[in-house]
Amino acid sequence: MESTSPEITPARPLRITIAEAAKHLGETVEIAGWLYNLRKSGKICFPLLRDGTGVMQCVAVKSALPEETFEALKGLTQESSLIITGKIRAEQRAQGGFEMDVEGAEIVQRVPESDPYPVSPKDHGTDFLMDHRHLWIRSRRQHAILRVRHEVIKAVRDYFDSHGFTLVDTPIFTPAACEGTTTLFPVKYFDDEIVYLTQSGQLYNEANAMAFGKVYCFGPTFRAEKSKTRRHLTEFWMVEPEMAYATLEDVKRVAEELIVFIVGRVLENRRPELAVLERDVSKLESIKAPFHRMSYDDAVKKLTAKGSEIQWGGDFGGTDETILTEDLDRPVLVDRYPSQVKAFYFEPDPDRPEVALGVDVLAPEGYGEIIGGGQRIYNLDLLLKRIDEHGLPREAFNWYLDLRKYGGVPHGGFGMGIERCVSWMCGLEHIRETIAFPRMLYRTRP
RNA sequence: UCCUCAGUAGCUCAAUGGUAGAGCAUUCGGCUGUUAACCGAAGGGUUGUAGGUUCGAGUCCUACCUGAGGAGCCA
Repeated sequence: MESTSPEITPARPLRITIAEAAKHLGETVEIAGWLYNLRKSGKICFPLLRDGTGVMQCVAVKSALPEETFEALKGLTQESSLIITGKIRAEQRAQGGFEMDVEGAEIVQRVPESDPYPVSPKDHGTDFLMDHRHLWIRSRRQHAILRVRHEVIKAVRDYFDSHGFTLVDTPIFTPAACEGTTTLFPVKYFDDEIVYLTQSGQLYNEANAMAFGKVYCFGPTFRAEKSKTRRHLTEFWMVEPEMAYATLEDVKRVAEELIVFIVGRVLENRRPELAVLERDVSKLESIKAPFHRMSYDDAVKKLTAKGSEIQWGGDFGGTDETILTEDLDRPVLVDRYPSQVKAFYFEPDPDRPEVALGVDVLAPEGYGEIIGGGQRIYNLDLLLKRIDEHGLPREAFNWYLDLRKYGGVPHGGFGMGIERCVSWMCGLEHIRETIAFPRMLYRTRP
């Protein structure tokens, strides 16, 4: 047993977070944070303290505090940083159900009134908020969204980690187009070489799957398309599982299981955040297996019947995806697309060589494609033929072709866009709110 | 890249071609239970930029800049 000398350090109250308040009822503790808002009347004021885990309404009474402490709190400006000491009490009138009776306060940095915090609790426009994104993420709604994002990512990792997958990440710098279908960001690599930011880890994932059986990679992905819609970012995060000896049906089953698992976790752990976002949770509660399943052929028939201009052989547009899912209560798996609209490495259907063993998962409520994947070609001669047909240089794919020379097996996987998934979970109008610092066609700052 | 819409106080928005306005924020004053608190007062403007039409332009015309929504393309 250690002894402490009695003459030093008056006991400092225990530092807690607002999320832990319920465990400290009746105790005097301290909370370190920022002033979220302040309501005051002559001899009493209510500082709302934010600490990243929640918001705590504090009560400062003039008669119970030293004059300078009360005056300092009463004159505090929005987002000033401070540490408040006080006693936690259950209180029906306060949001969150708890309140802190202030016994002392230490102002860490006071925001000057000559240059007040710009993001007030009132309404703001998109441009202003995006310019102040570094501050906007402090607000309640943005906070809720980013915590749902955290939950989605954690669920994704937990799902794969507990189903025999090994995380093997793939490079960000890549020597050439992975797929030849999308536009890449070139990067100068030292003096003479140009490399590109990855648009998909998939080709490397196939090598990893031949080494580990079941793998996934999870990282940022870059697309240089000049897309300007509510569903697009130029930098986004994608999780890509890849499985050796997997068929299209295996890929569909894992995609379905993953989504059900993610929705379950969000509903289990992020109800308060969904409430802040005013999300209709019944829309998420109905997400259960089995999902709807539809062939590309049937999807085209359904679209044509509903007035779409689509022809067999074309890819779906944004409105087509909305039409396909608007009357559904859960996602739909659309498979067997024409080979011509898919990347070169998709395995053709043995019964109908003109269609590929690929599948897209379309989320309900108009959120569109959140997963794309399928079964890959493993026959060397067919893969060479497809590389030639797509006008791609064989020599760039030597290592990739090795995977078919040395123990090629049927295999498959998919990619899921994290931000589109989060956008759907949260019921957002625009994908830009699902990532702390979005990168878009005309926005790279802050 | 194309189409549509919008730029007025720090922020959100008003203003028939005829004196530039409100709410919030900021400052000062009041209030011991406030919930985007409230009440009273004050300061705050080269109406995105450059031209043009007009006796007179925030308002009409032209070009440009910036942003938003959508299309194509994509997860």
